[in-house]
Amino acid sequence: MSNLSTTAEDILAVARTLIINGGYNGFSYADISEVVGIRKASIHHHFPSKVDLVRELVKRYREDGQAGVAALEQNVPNALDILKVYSTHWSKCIEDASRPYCVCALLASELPSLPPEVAAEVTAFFRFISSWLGSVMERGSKEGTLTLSSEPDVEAEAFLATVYGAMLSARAYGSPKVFGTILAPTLSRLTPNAAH
Amino acid sequence: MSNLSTTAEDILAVARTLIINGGYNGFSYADISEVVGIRKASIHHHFPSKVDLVRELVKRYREDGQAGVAALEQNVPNALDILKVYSTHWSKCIEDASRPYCVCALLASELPSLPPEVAAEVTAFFRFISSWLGSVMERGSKEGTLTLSSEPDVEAEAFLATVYGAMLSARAYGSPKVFGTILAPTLSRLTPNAAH
DNA sequence: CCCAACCTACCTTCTGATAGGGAGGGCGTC
DNA sequence: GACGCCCTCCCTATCAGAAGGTAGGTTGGG
Repeated sequence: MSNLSTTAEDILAVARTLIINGGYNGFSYADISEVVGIRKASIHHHFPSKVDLVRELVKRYREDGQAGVAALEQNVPNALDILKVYSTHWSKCIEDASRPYCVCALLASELPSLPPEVAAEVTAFFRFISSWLGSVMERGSKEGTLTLSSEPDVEAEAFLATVYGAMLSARAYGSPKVFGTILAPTLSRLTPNAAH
Repeated sequence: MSNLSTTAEDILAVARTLIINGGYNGFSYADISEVVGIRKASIHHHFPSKVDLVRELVKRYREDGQAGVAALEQNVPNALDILKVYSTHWSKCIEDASRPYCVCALLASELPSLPPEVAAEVTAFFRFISSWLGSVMERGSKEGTLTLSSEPDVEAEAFLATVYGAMLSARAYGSPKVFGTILAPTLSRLTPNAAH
C-alpha cells in the first residue's frame, strides 16, 4: 500500500478502465491525460514509463484482490458461499458495466507481447487466485460444504477457467446475463446434496 | 472462399500469428512486412486498410471453422467424441505452440476497442461456435452419447467457457498441460455411465 | 529555500496510409 | 510473330498523426 497522491490514484483508475477496454496496447498516455485533465507529460512525473504505470497497476490489483479475499474469508465461513460471493462479484461488475472485465484476464491474453515486468505481475496474480481457490476447494471438501468430483487443485483451475471463460462469453455476445447462466450450473454442481 | 494470391495468403497467415501473440493493436504492417519479405506499402495493395485485413482474416477463420466442423460431423458420429476431438485440437495447438490461442478469443477480449467491422465478425464467430456446440449437446443428449445436467444451450455455453478459460489459464501459467487438466473432468462429466 | 506537481515545447520513432512509378505477364489486333 | 495495351504486383518516397519520452521552466505550499 504505497501512499500516492490523489492524481496518481486517478491516473491508475483511468488506466485500469482503459486496459479493461482494449488492453495494454489499446491505450496511450494521451488517452489518460484527456480523462484525468492533466497534460501528457505530467503523467510521466507520477509514472516515468508506461511499464511502470501498468506494473504498479497490476501489483495494486493483486494486493487489492488479496485484501478482498482476506476479508471474504473472515466474513463468510461457508466455502460454497465464498464461491458464490466471488462469482456474484463478477456478475455485478459485468452487469452494471463498472468493471466488465478482469484487467489481468485481458493482459494474460496478451502475455507473449507484454513487457516482461508487466507479464511477471500478471502471472503472479493468476498464481494467487489459483492457490486461493485451491485452498477454498480443499477446505470446503473437508468440511462437507463443497462436493468435488476431482482433486481440489484441479477443481480450482476448472472453476477459475469457467469464471474467466464466462467473462469472455459475456463480452463476446454483448449480453451480461450469459455470465450468470454459465456459472449457475457450475455452482450447483459444487453444492452438496444437489440432485443432478 | 475467395481465391487470393499466395502473397495475400501469406500476409493473412502472418497476421494471424501476430494477433495470437498480442491482439489487434499488438501488431503493425511493418511487422508483417518483415516476416513476409515484402514492403510495408505493398501490403496495402492486397488489403487497403488494417480493418480490411483483419476483417477478412476473421471471416476466413470462421469459414475454416465451419468447414472443419462440417467435416468433423461427417467423420465422427458420436457426440462425445466430437467434443473430445474439438478439445484435443486445441490441446495440440497449445502444446506444440503452433497456434497457442484462438484469434477470436483474443479479439473478443478487446471487443470494445475494436473497429465495428472487425467486432461484428468476431461476434459472428462466437455465435457460430456456440450454436454448433448447442446442436452437438442436444443430439448427444437425445442419442444418449452425452449426459447433460442442464439444457443443451446452457451446457454448450458452459463447455465453450471452459475451453476458452482453460486456454487463458494455459497462457497465464505458461504451461500447456493445464488445458488438458481442466478439460478432463469436464469431458468425463459429460460421459454417460461415468461414476462421479 | 526546497521540492512536489504541473506546465510548454520538443524529440524520435512508429503508425497506417497515399502517390506515383517500374517490371512483367496475358491478350487481342494487325 | 510483333506491337501496343492493360492489369497485377511490388517498389521508393513521402505523409500526417500518434506513440512514449525528455528538457527545462513555473507555481505554490511546508
